[in-house]
Amino acid sequence: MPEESNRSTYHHGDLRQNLITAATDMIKESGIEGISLRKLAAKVGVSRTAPYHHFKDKNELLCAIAEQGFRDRLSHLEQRYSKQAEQTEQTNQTKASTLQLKHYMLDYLKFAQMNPELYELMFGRTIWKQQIANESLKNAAYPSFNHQLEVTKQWQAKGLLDPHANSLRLSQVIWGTLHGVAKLLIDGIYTDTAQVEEICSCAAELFTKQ
Amino acid sequence: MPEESNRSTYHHGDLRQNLITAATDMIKESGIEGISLRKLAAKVGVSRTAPYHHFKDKNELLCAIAEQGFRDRLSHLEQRYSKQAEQTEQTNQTKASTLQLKHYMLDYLKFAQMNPELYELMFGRTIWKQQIANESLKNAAYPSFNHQLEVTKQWQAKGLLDPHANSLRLSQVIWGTLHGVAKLLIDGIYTDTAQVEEICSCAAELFTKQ
DNA sequence: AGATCAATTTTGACAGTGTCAAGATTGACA
DNA sequence: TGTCAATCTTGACACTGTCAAAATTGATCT
Repeated sequence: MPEESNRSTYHHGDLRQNLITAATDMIKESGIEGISLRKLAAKVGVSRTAPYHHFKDKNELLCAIAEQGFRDRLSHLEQRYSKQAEQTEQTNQTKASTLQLKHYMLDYLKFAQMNPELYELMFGRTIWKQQIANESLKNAAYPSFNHQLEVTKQWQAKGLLDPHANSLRLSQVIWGTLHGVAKLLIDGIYTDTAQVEEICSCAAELFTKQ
Repeated sequence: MPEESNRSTYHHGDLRQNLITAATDMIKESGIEGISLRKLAAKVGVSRTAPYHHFKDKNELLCAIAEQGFRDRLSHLEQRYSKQAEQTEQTNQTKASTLQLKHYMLDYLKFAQMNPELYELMFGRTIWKQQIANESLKNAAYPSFNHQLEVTKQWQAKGLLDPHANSLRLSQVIWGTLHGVAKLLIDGIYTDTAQVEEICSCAAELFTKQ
C-alpha cells in the first residue's frame, strides 16, 4: 500500500534522490539509529529491496546523505565567507576582530544545533571510523575541511590570529574546539544551550589573544 | 556449549560483573556497534536472556560499562592531579606552565587513543543523547566532569590561565577542545596521530597566552 | 513494427538482533 | 524438610540488513 508516492509506473523515475531526501527527513525525526531501509522503502512506497539497486549498502546510503549535507554546507560557508571578507575592509580593531571570530563560531554551532543528527552523520564515526567513506564522499567533504584552513590563513594574514603560528595546527585546534563544543552541546554533556554565546566569547578571546 | 566459563552450578555466581568485563573486552575488539547481547551471553557461557536478570536493557549494560570506565578514569585523574600539584611548587615560569598544560592535554588524548571505543561510549551520544543515563552513571560521571573545572581553577590561581576569565566557560572551552581533537583523531578526520604533539603545543600556547 | 536486453522492481528467504512470557532449577531460610 | 525468591532456560515475536531468483519495464536495434 504505497502512501507517500503516487507513482503509476512500475519504474519509480527518480528513486535514488527520493530515497536520499526521505532518509534525510527520517534522520531529522528519528535520528541516525532510528533509520531503517525497510521503513524508508515503505515511506517512499517501494519494496524492501528496491533501494539495493541504487545503494550497495545501508552505509552507502548514509554516505550519500552526508555527501549532500557537505555540498549544502560548503555553499553556505562560501557565501558567509565572502560576506565576512567585505566586512573586514571597514573595521580593523582587535575588538571587532574578536567579534568576527565569535560570530564564526556561533554560526558553526548554530548549524550543529539546528541539524544535530545530520551533523553527527557528517562528522561522526558512523561513516568515518573505518574506510567506509567512498571516494565521492571524500571529494565532497574535503573542501569543507579545507575551508577551515583557508579561513585560518586569512585571519592570520589580517593579524587576527598569530601570523607566526603553523596554520594547519591552528586550524586543527580551532576546528577541534568547535567540533568538541558542538558534540558536547548536542549530546547534552557539561554544557547548555544557554551558554553557547558566552562559550564562544571565551574561546574567541583566547584565540585572538585579547 | 559453554566455552569461556567452566561453571558447574546452575547459578553463575557473579554473572553481572562477568558480563561487564566480557563486554568491555568485546567493545575493545569489535567496537560498540559490534557488541550483541546474544554473542556476549554465549561468550560468558549462559543463555541469551540470562543478562536480562542483571540489566533491564542493553542500554543499562552499556551504562554499566561506561560507569566502570568513569571510576577508573577518575582514579587515574586524581593520581595525576596530585602529582602535578607537586611539580608546580618548584618551577613557575610561563614556559614550564605551558609545558604543564601541554602534558595534561597529551595525557587526555593518549587515553582517548588507547581506548577509542570506551572513550566513545563514555563521552558519546550512545548513552547521553537522551535521558538514558541512569542516576548511578551520572554519579560516576559528574566527578570526572568536575575535575576539569577544578583543574582550570587551580591553573587560574597559579596565573597559568587568565585569572579574570569565567572558570566554567574556560573549562568548557578547554575540555571542548580536548574532546573535539580526541574525536577527530579517533575517527580519523582531518588529523593524524603523528600531529598530536604539535597540536597540543599549539593549543597550550593559545590558552596560556604566550 | 516487433524482438531483445539491460535496468529496475518485486517476492521469497535467511541469519541475526533485542526483548517478552512462561517454565525450570537452585540456594537460602523458615 | 518445605517454601520462596532469585536466577537461569526455552520458546516465541517482531524487527533488521541482505542475498537470490523471478517479474516488469523502457530503450535500443533490426
